[in-house]
Amino acid sequence: MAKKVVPEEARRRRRPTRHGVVVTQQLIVETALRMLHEHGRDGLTVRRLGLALGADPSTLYRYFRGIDDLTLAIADELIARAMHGRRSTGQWRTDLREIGLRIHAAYLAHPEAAVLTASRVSGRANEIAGDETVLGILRSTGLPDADVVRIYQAFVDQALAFSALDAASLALPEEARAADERVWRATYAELPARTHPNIAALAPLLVARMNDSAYPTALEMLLDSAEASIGRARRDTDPDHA
Amino acid sequence: MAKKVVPEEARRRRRPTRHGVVVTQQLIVETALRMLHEHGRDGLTVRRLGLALGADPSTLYRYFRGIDDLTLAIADELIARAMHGRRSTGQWRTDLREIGLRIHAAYLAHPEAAVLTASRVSGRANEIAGDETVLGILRSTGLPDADVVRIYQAFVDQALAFSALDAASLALPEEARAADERVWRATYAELPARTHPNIAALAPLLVARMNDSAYPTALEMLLDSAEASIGRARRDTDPDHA
DNA sequence: GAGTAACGTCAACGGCGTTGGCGTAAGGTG
DNA sequence: CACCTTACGCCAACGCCGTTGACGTTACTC
Repeated sequence: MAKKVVPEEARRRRRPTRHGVVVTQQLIVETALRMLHEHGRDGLTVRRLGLALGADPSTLYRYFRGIDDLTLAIADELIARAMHGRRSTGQWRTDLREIGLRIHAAYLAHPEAAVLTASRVSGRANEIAGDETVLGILRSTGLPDADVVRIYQAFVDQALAFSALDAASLALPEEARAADERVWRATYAELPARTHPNIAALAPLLVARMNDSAYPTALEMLLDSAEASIGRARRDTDPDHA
Repeated sequence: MAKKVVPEEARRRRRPTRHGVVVTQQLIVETALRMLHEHGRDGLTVRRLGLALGADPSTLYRYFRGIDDLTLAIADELIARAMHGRRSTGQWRTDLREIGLRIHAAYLAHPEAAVLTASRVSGRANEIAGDETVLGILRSTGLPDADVVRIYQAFVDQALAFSALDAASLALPEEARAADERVWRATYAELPARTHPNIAALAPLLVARMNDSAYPTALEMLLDSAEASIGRARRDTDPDHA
């Protein structure tokens, strides 16, 4: 059977399935995203995908080498959605902030897919374009190359890491998520001050924040540190700047 | 069959299996960690676990309610190992740095297990103790409560987020990991300066760093920002501090 | 209109997590 | 030491899963 998948642009025939659907890679990716939403993180199976497409499960293997290949295609789609429509303001801090928050938002819009893909390297066009953009923004600040690369890596990995972590919480099965939240709330609200004085003292603040992502805070702290580095770099090369 | 699992401390009989092994929860957890190491992230299966234990696969269900219950037990074990043996120096920045790096190291020591567990909330003793410790360190700096909670959340979530992200890369099946690395190296080494000037200019630096975790950098940047906040707080309450 | 091969379908394989039933032997009790 | 209870290990089975080889139809090319 399919030793090799025919590339999308080389396809000549589009025979409809017995249910009348004309299959494409894009249709499969979109259907997979919808199934992940509807059935949870373990809800994407080849058999169910075939059912949702109105096609035999083995049809998938005419379009992707396997589940892993489909996963990478989904990752590419998420990155594309994250970067779509972005505009530059020319201010490095504003632009980096927006890119970080856009990545985070795009992944959280599809948490089950984000869990599957956040740690993968697609190496495709959208990913590379994003890296080029971030590097360009950082270079425009006048930072030395070594600092540019250091901060770039921290920025990108921080965005992906928080996206994956926050997505994982959202993607838990509802019962598990509710149980986790119950445990968390009970834990922090009821620990006695005698054994856990710090948690007890801050419990109201902790509980109030527990459903908010820490990413905006962590991102701003990273940008604080970058700004300090940029200030140092400018003083080094331009002493009049004071 | 087993509607309910007998708690470990209530067990009365310890009948050896036909291969002479006496099963315990701890033995199962340790065996599961070993299997994850040996067979990769998908290598932990009930049937293989039974084989490794010298017991029938269904024996697992005498000790755990299912695979998910075993997963939480593994999570608990990882947290215990992360915090074991830590000592305080009394210097907030040194202590927070060590805690962050310890969590990261403990998870990366068992990347396949880390992937399964990093996003779960155990609510058990070791997790709570760690939170209490971090809050105590931040409160000792004199920061206002709101800043303590804000920075605490960013610190803890960043440690877990990077641990999960870095673990996921390490835990990829060898072929996928090699493919990802090949893609990455080829991408950054061979992009023409005409279309991607920033990547082309920094390619050697990028490739040199690509196998290193960005977590130490991101952690230090977070601590930079925290230190600036602490300095501001002290100037506000103690103007002589200058 | 004939030939070719792309592609949808079918059936099957070996795995998986999980469960109900059963026998056995370990432990408490006298 | 003998009995009884029942925890616990084992077996067989169920319904899933991803993947593959063979096959026939049908959309294209010429």
